[in-house]
Amino acid sequence: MYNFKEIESKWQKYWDENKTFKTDTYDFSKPKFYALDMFPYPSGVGLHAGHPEGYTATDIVSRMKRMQGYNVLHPMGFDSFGLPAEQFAIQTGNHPEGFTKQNIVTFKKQLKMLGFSYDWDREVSTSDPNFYKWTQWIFKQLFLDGYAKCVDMPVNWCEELGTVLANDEVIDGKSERGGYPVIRKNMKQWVIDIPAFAEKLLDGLNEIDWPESTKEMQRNWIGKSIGAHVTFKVKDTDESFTVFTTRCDTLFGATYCVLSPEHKLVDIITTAEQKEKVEAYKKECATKSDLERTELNKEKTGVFTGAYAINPVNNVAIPIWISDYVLATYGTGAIMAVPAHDQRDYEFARKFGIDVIQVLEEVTGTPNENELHKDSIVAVVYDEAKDKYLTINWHELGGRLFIGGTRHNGEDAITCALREITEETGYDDIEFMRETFKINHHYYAYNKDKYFEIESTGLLFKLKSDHQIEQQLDDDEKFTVEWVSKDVIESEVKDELHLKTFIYCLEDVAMEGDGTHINSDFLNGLNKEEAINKMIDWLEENNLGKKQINYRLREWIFARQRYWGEPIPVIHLEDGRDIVLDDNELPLVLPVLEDYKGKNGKAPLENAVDWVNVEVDGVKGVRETSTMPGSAGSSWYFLRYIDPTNDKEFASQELMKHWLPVDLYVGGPEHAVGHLLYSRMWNRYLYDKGLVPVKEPFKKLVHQGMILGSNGIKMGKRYPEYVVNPNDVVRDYGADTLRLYEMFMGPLEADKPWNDSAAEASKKFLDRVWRLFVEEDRIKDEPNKNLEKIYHQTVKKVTNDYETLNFNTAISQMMIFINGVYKEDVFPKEYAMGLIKLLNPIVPHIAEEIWQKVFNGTESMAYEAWPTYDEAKIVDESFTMVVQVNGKVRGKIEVDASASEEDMKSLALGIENVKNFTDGKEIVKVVVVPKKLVNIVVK
RNA sequence: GCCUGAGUGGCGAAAUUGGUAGACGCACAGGACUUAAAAUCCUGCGGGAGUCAAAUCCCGUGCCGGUUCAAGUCCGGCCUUAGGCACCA
Repeated sequence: MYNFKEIESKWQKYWDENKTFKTDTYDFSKPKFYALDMFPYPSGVGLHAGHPEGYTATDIVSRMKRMQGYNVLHPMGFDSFGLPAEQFAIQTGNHPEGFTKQNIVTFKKQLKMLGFSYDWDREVSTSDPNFYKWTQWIFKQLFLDGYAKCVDMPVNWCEELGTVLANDEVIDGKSERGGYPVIRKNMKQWVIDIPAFAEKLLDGLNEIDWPESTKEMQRNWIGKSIGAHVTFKVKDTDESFTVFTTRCDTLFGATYCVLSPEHKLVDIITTAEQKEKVEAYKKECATKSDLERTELNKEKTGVFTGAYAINPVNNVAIPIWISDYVLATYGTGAIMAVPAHDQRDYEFARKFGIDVIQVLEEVTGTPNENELHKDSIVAVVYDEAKDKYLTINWHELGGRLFIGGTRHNGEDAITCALREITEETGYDDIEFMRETFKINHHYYAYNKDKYFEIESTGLLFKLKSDHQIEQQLDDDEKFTVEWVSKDVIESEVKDELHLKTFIYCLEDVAMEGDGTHINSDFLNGLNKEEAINKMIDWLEENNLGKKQINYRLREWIFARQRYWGEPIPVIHLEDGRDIVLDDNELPLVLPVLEDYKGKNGKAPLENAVDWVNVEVDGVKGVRETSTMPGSAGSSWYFLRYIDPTNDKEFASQELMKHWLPVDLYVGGPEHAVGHLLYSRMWNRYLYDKGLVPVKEPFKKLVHQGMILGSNGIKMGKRYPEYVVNPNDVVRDYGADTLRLYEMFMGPLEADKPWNDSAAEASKKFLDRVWRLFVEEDRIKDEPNKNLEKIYHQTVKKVTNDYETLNFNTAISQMMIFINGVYKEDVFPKEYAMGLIKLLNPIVPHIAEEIWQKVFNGTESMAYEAWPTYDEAKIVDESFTMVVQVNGKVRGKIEVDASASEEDMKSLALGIENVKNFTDGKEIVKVVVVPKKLVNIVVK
């Protein structure tokens, strides 16, 4: 049994005192490797079981890279601005700084207890003025370049927290922290124009090695869509407004327009009669929280303004409504509504009785040349009493269909349908319900040997009574009339036209998607893509609109009405100017307050009267009292690690050129659209200014999975009995065991449940390692051929697996090797030294101790050369040949590696059990896979 | 509803370009050592048939179908589950 307590504290002290992991960033003689962890928020409760997982992963790679001769940068720091420290300040009246520093001490102690090979001389802390001086400096550049600005805009306001929130901090209409309701409110706000970087951020995703899911999330969050801006004049006024649409091809089908309730034009164009209703609706929307807005999205609401817009393509006057289904913050805050081809518009139009004009026909069947045109109908007749539909069954001639027919010249669709129903089925007491969309159907008629292209109108009827007259049938019409249920229709009606018609009759939905244009003047006959292009050309020629790309990504709200964050270095002067501080006035340090609580929703910094009121060149002014959000410091901290004490610039250009990008970044997936997007934007901005050498800061990103409780559920307050505290594990089994176990649990990216006995087994494995090296007597300075192959295999597999972060399989390979060693009397010293080096990255304390004790090491093994393997020693002299008959394994035989395909074949055919399956059968084919298998195909 | 992953023994999981499914570990069972227990070491361990024991055979990677000499792996359709987005025009 090894004394992990003694060993671990001994080596932690050694590494600390000798600064074993100090990085000389100016040593450019070796290749560099930058391994980064997402730095923690130093909460009062300390590390949880999830922290060591990601940190161990980067630590393993860092330790291996050092041994492979890389100059490794592996830093750690603290994301130390934030809410808990502020709440502590409010409750105790103390400055949060002390509280934060105390937490950092605790965290650091815990991190050191786990034996991570950080260069602690580069530690950064976002709440340290020496750090946030540069956060403010970068903000200043953004301000001067017009990317950071103070604007009046609708924001996510959280009353309980007394602050605004960024979009990624609002989840399901509630605040991410605390789950308090969030409402929409117009406020003057600091924002960063991240949409200006949308295209660059989108492009950059193509060149980085990140999880596909995270890239996809960022793409969705940016939400690029290509469409057009179209300008509508307001009838009988000089006003006009612009809408954004991705479907300008459907402009002929626009039957109304909708402005968001917050739209500037609403008050101007609303008529006197409608004023009262519009005002009431606007008020209702303003007080609705985001949650209510989304929850109530089933039923559309809205009010008519009384005004009309002129559709620019046909000069038709269409009503202008307001509704909260149009968002003020997306596009232009106004839309043209095409109810026939947009589900939301359709619901709205149906509810308020607005016209629906079809301008696209869905296409079914396959178009052909030389088609004949017909107008026709498909009629669905519903018998409510029996819940059945009227069909005619053509049996083998054409299967089950509804009633169909051709419109005689001049006949309208309803008349035609009623005639056909009576002729074919005899029913004559039928009520018309609804006409659905026309469908463009292409088919071949066998009886006439001709191709047809038809415009089919779908109609829904209701059976009023069973009254029937005699059918009037031609001689060749051999079918039966049958009433069937919905299920039968879905399984038996195969005809695309009839099935589609049925769906439109049954489900009252818009016709979305592609099709052939109708009722659309110069677009008639074109498909969606052709029509969009033609319409954009037309709009641009006539100066009525233009092609436009739009992004879902909104401005990043960059201010919080809180105390514990970076002060925004801006002064609002009496004369209306906003000025930013000179470089020599940075950092603008947070003043110490007596009262940390803001009054009446105002920022706490308002309480620092002496600090707030300033005079610049004789002009009075006030300082900005909002502070930056938590994501400010974390948007660039990885740059500061490279040069943490530089007081001339945020980091030296020369050093950044050498050290960027980050080679490996490990952290949780929860930052996918927050930190990981913001930091890419800051980096990209600095790159564009020539202040950072790389477009993308993080070359490779990996998300560690969650460590679940042994009940398979996320650890937390809900099931406190299942929470595993890493401190306890370190106390009972040691840091090496914790590191080893968390790496052995399963793939790094997967969520994995904790298992106490498996954790204990990791300790037993280390005991076994200790016995092998220290207590047993197998290590001898002599060779052992029996272990040669497995040793070289192990070095190869472990090295590759560390590189690709497959730690679980690396560990299992080392277990296999050690199991093999225990079967031998001689464990060659060379292999023993190799093995302890392979183990060192995962379990560095025990490895260092063994290295020193067994191999007379005088220094740390952190920079010992990584073991190498010889591919020639791995090659087998023989292999197990698998013999299959018709793909099933029927025999295995040991075969010399030099065997030819012919040899393999004849050996395979000679196996007794194989003969049992081949005798008396014809051998059709023999597949030989060299050095692997033979498959004999028999009939 | 949409997007992205994931579904393999009692459990955590392995499985190059399609080529022996279940490596390694946990749990469990049996044995050795011990007065006994712990620790350690050895053996077995997907289900079923078969046998004194074997050999051997059948079934088996969420479900249904397909491609292939050969499918956990590729293709089509579905189900379940986790995460994300959700009136984005």
